[in-house]
Amino acid sequence: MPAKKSHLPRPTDAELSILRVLWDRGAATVREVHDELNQHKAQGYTTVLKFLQIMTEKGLVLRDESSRSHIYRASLPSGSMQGSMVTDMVQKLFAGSTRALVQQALGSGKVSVEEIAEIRRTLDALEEKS
Amino acid sequence: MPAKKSHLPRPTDAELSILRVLWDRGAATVREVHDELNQHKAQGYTTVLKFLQIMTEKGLVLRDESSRSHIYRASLPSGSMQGSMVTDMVQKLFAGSTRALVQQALGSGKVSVEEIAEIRRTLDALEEKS
DNA sequence: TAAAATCTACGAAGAATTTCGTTGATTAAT
DNA sequence: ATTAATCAACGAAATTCTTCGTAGATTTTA
Repeated sequence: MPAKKSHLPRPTDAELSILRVLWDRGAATVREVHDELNQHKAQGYTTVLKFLQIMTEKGLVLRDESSRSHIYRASLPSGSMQGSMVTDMVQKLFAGSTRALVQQALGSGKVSVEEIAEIRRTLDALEEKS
Repeated sequence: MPAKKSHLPRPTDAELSILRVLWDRGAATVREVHDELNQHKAQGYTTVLKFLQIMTEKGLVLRDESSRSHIYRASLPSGSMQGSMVTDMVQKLFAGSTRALVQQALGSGKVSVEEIAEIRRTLDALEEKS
């Protein structure tokens, strides 16, 4: 049965670690994802396989079954997923205020002087569109 | 047994909706939290009670049992929780780049001109400290 | 070609999440 | 002083998350 496309669920942490590999490589087999993940954390091959199968059902990844080793890729580009997860957090934790999240982030994370300049340019561009 | 204080777990969405009420009111009984939540979503009284009990075990809330109706309050101020959850998201979804999260947020949420000005002042202050 | 390796599918176990009913105690209302 | 309302505790069911073992098919190696 084809996965429902209407609304992708928010990925769990474990699913996110798999998506990161797929976003990084564009596409990968279970073996490749497994090997990559195991550089940081021991995880069984079939565990990763099972996750990819579940994520296929959820619509989080797409599977190419044309070769024996199925090839997976994220169904959304990383930017789209980041956007929807950030929006979700803004709603649930910052009462809808993007500004509040941005200021919290700036206050709790490290940002270099160069990065501050980049953010300023983003603000400039935003203001332009008004 | 007293809750472990070393490391609070990330609250689930359901737990977060309860924490929002507690942050808003400072402290509240189960009844008060329940009534507040039910303005938006039907939820049984004992469901809310159970959550508060579980959250007490996890250390997410503190319970004052001196009166018959126990009084709960969040164990962390909202800002601290926002900070740790934002940091967590930066790590897991933005490869550690606070700048990337900030720019994603600015791009996907609505920010008024006044808010842009506020963010600029925050950037000014950040730069000051360098 | 026989044995070893690799792959997907399936099932299942254990933990965590979410929800609520029941019970027994305490307090308020009649 | 009964009766009704309220409260915390407990248990448990339904769902989801996380992990892996086994089975059966296919491919590679010896």
